[in-house]
Amino acid sequence: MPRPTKISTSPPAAVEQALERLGRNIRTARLRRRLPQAALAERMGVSRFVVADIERGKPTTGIAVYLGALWALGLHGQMREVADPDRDEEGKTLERARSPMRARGRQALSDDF
Amino acid sequence: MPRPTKISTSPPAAVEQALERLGRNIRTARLRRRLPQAALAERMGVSRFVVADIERGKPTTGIAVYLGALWALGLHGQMREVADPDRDEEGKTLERARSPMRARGRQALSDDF
DNA sequence: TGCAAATGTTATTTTCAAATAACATAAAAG
DNA sequence: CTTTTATGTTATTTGAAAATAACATTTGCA
Repeated sequence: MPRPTKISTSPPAAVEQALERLGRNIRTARLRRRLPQAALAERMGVSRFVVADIERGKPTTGIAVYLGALWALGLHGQMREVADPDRDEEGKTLERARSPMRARGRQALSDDF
Repeated sequence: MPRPTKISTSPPAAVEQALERLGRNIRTARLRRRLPQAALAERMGVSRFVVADIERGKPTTGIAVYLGALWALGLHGQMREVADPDRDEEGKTLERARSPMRARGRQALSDDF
């Protein structure tokens, strides 16, 4: 299999929805700030087409481009909380006593995700 | 200018740091769940090298791959809050009265970001 | 309403993201 | 310590991400 991985060409519904919402949110933030796509793109150092892609939630676009848009809008601080270990209650429970540097042993604690 | 845009090859420090933190967080969550990189990769439908890239915070990797990792770890719900219009106080202030469907007029409300 | 600007669309080209493979290193468990 | 498994590293291949350009369409504002 070459390049565009399955998760990018046909992502799970939850991922697709998350992407579309993120794109809509970025567009809303841009419009509120009265910035044309081209102006935001210039701040980011990309072409306006990339901004259009972001706002549609294009899955294969690089994460730095998305984060760059958030940064250019002053909204990147909200990424700090994502996957924060302190907030990962599920993970804290699973990590009963010790946490090795490498994973080992039975994988598959639950397949129902 | 061809493909790997400036924001991906040399992102702003804030973006680079956000990416590295996200990668570390994903690794922590994976280890807590006792999942080898290859097992997480299989859930996502990618090779193990992509998981390794994610955990290093590689900027050019597609956003769907990152979101797929969060999804496979049960952590994608935290993306809902990112750039949420309800939380964008700056944006709500700027959107004084009306919000057009397209941006127009003076761009540059502040260049100091 | 009419004009100017913003956004959408399509086609083409270039460069690299990701797969594959093979081997090296490191760490966990018995 | 030994064995097994996880992870790192390098090289090669290939398909698509993003730039560019040219034109169509739509929307905001005077």
